[in-house]
Amino acid sequence: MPRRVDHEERRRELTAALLRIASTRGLQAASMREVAAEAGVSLRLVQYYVTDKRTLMASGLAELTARLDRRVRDRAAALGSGLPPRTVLEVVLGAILPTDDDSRADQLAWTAYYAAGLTDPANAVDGQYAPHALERWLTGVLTRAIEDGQVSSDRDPRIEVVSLLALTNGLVSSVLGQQRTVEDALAVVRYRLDRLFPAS
Amino acid sequence: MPRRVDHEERRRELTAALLRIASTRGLQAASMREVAAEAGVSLRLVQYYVTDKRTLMASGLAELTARLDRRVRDRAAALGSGLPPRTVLEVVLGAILPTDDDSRADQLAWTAYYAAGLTDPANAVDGQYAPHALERWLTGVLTRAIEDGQVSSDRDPRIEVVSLLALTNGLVSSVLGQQRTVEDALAVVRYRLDRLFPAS
DNA sequence: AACGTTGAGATACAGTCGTACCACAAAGCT
DNA sequence: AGCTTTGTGGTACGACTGTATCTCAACGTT
Repeated sequence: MPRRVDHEERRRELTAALLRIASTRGLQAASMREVAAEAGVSLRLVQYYVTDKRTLMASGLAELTARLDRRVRDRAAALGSGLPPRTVLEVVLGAILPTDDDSRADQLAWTAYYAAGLTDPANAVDGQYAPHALERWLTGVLTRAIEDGQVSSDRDPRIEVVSLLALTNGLVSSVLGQQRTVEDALAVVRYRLDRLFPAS
Repeated sequence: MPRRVDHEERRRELTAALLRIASTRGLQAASMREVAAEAGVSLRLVQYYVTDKRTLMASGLAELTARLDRRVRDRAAALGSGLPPRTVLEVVLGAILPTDDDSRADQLAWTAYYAAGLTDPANAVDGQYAPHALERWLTGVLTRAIEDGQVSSDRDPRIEVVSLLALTNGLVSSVLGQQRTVEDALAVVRYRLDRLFPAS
């Protein structure tokens, strides 16, 4: 039945299957055959559309960073512009935390990739997912909040942002490991923001 | 040459070999044969002294938590008792960060175990390494600091400690991923502590 | 109508994995 | 002295891995 087929679409399905396995059973379990079974196709087709395992893994990582980036971007865009810095920070950091099943699955897969990249330079995660862009954006937001007098001027916006991102990262870990609920994690973030933005 | 041999000692050597592999090439690469080669013995001996791979992995995790715990405990004990809460926090949090090659290797192995445990319930890390004990201890320290007036009474010691530990955890990740130096990470921790303990 | 390209199935191959098994030498015990 | 335990080597087995190959049906082009 060789109807003409959209290779890009096929690859996306296979990548999604890979990430589904990675988030549930780990990257370890993500063999070519398992990906084929998860996608409901033959092993041969995985080879055909994806050629290598390396390229499959690479597109899995690319898809993952795109998803995480999109989640933050969408959440921020949905709230329009011109909202108070404190709200921006809360929304953005909240978008990183694994709140629903999808984001939790993605964060699990991300953690697997991250750990793999620490020892195997092959599929290394360059930085955090777009860390520089996010970091610089939030630093700008916080800097403006200081200039507006909403935040004490003896705060270092750069270090505050780094600190908030690292905190959120740590909270993500503990939520994934089920030592904490997402609600508790969000409460910690809000607590930090409350101290950063004193009641006017 | 069947001289009588210390099984416990042998197991410790094999466990060390496992962790050496895990921290350099990842848990993925830690096969029985690789552990044997790293320890300079035959595959058969690894089987003999360690029987299973599961038990080898388990003792690797146990050794790792023991090391990390010991690092914190030693560092704290080396400073004697009766020192200011701010110093206690700085020393303990600093002991978690990967400062030298050994602690960096251990944290790398720990991350590998942690990631593996998220998807594979077999070798799951129960909590953080002794998270409850450490958390409760530091909370007590901070509570006393509040009672002494060194820390503002509108701070929640529980959440402050959770926040500091999650922050440190996030910093460890970024240091391992070489997005930050240990010095930068330590500076962030000190910055946070400076705000928690205002200049007297 | 003929043919080359594309999509798909099945299977083969070489390697690695954890584990099991067989053999045997050195030591301790009686 | 003889036998049982303990330590060690080598190797085999079945399962799984990524990749390569051989085959063929259905379509588009000429």
